[in-house]
Amino acid sequence: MTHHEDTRALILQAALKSIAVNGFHGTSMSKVAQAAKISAATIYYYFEGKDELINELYKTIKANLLRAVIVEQDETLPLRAQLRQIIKNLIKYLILHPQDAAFMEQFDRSPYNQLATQAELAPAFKRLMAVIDQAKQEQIIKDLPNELLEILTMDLASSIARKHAAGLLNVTEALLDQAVDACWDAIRR
Amino acid sequence: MTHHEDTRALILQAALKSIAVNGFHGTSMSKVAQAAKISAATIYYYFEGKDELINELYKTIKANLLRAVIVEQDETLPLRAQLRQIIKNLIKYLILHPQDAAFMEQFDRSPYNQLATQAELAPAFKRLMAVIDQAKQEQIIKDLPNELLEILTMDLASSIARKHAAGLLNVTEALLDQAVDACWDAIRR
Amino acid sequence: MTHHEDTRALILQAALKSIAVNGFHGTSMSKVAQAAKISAATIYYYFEGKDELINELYKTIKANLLRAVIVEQDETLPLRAQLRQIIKNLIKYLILHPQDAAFMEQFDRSPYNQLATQAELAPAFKRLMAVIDQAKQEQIIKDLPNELLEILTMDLASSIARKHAAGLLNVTEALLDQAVDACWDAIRR
Amino acid sequence: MTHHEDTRALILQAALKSIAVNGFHGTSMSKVAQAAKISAATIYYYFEGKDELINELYKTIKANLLRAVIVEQDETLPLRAQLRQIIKNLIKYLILHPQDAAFMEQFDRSPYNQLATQAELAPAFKRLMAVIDQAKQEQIIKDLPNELLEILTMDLASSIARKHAAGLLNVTEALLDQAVDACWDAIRR
DNA sequence: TATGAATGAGAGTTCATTCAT
DNA sequence: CATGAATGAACTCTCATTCAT
Repeated sequence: MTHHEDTRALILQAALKSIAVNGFHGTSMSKVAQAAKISAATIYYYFEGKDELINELYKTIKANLLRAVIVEQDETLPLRAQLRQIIKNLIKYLILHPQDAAFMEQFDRSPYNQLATQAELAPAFKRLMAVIDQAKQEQIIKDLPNELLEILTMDLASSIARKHAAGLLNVTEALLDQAVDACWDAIRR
Repeated sequence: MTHHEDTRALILQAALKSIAVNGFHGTSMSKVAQAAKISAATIYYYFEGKDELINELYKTIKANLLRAVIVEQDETLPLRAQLRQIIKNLIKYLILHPQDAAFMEQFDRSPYNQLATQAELAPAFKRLMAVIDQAKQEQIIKDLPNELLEILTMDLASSIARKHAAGLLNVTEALLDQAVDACWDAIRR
Repeated sequence: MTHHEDTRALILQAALKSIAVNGFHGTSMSKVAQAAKISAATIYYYFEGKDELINELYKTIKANLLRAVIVEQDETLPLRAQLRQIIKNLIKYLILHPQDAAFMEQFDRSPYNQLATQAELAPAFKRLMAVIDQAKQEQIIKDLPNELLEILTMDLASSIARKHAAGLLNVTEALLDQAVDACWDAIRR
Repeated sequence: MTHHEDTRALILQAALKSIAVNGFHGTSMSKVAQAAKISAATIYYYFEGKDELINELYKTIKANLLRAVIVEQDETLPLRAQLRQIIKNLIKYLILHPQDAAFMEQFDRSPYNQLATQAELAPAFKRLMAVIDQAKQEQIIKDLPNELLEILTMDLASSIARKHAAGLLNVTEALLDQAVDACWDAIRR
């Protein structure tokens, strides 16, 4: 059982690493297998196929991200501070996990995205949404559609992490603050 | 000669259409050929291979975008108005050309991106940069690295267009203004 | 395991047969696969590609040849008799294995040859060279560069086998002796 | 007309050069055209197709060779001297024209060879054969089938030229004499 | 005489997937 | 649980050849 989980995690890890660098296209099942030091056939014991593997990977990564963003949150702080903290966590997490960022960006822009995966992320996601909805109600942030708010936070953070990983943008502590400011200015009332 | 250019354009068009929907992976040379109603071998008369085809496509699309964004600009307006106009143009163009938006987003996040394509876009790009640099000097916008400013404008616009095309965000005239406001708030002093 | 070796040998056999008749050019991987009654993809499980397949084939064939030429040799005979025996074995082997002969001739004259394959044939090759070197020292044969001696024996034998296979030269027992005589006269002191 | 002949010769020359280096397989019509600085389509004005081109090339090269071998011959010399001269000319010519040598060797061992080309070389060939037949009658050389004699002269010379061109055998003036001796010993009574 | 443009056929190769062991 | 062996389908790309101009 532990062994079982280990192997499964190993596969996901190897797939993530390869996809982040080589893309979906450049990541074959046999290369994933090689990287995980198992046989390609073994992957099919753990996953139905490449599509399922990638979708599982997405769910895992997204869940990790959401958890990390919310987990260190101080609920006693004023909403404004909480929201800035969330944005900051988001950027920091993606910079610390560039493979996750690269994977998610590719996934969101690929045909894989069209498969209905999103729903299953509910638990952690709801927590985040609650904060946002409350902030809207309290007129702390603009009354924009959630999808647009997501762009102004999540997508922005992703792009920052991508440029940082590519060496095009050096995200120092100072720049991180500037970036959070910019994000915040975009959504605040 | 005209004939020659026609075929080339036909191929680029067919490739764009397919890539926007099916991604790089799902777009084979033979499918492009079929869509363009030519033989697959013909593509190789116009392009060295898939990589060159995709890079040429990128250059074409990016050049079109930059031209469109700048072309309708009124240089007599105050910088602030000019910048807002540019951001609005950007979003509008990408919404009107969702295939271009989808292609560019994929390209930027794929290994293709690592080939040194960027340099050749200079002409139109410089015009845009001049406006931005001046705005920074006049302290109209924040003194942020250009790469971050690009994220806060170009990447944002891309994401908006993507969500709109996916039916997740309905960009009405009113929402367009809200989005421009948000962008502008993010970068303005 | 046995199964494994069988398939590999089957592929080599099919490739040899086709190359001998149709040349490298006329021998496609799919034709080899058809002849071996396997899928073309299977070849790639055993060989990296066409080049490796051909090089492996060369090594196998050359090793077989060298072994056959030396194996039946009576080391108690005088050197002169041993050498004549070797030459005779050479011609006989190539006439009995016309596909091997055809393959080797093509290989030696093709660009494949330039890849560094030769070194690996050492073991059997050294035995042969020892005999030749000794014969040179004992002044039984001319003091010519080994490469020239190879031409006067190996290449000659190849050509004889080729013409025989093509029906241009009928190598009877009598002619075989004449050919050995001619070879021997060419190299003897 | 002159122009016509020039272009034709240019094509043959380009084809020879490429085939000698890259083999039949590695020599495409378009590469030949490029090397000749003409359009690929133009080749088809001068030759029916690749096969005819290669066969014409063979005829041209073989005719040149035969002419060169015989042309400088002193018919007043004794037969023995004439024959040695012919062998020497053969080797020298092939060493001076390594592309011709490489081409002929490949041709003779390829499926192209099976097309009935040989007959057309008659004129120069007959002269050579006359000398050989007379030498056989006068019991100066062994009474071997002409095909075997060809091996012992032409094929040998080819192999020497090939190894020389490959840098495996350095044919100095001295070695040339040794090679002629060996050849001669092989065929003389 | 020469060629730009086009193509059907087929090359080598990779892939996701299967299944007996 | 794990895998060696196998494969059909599809991929990128090249080739010899054609033909209107």
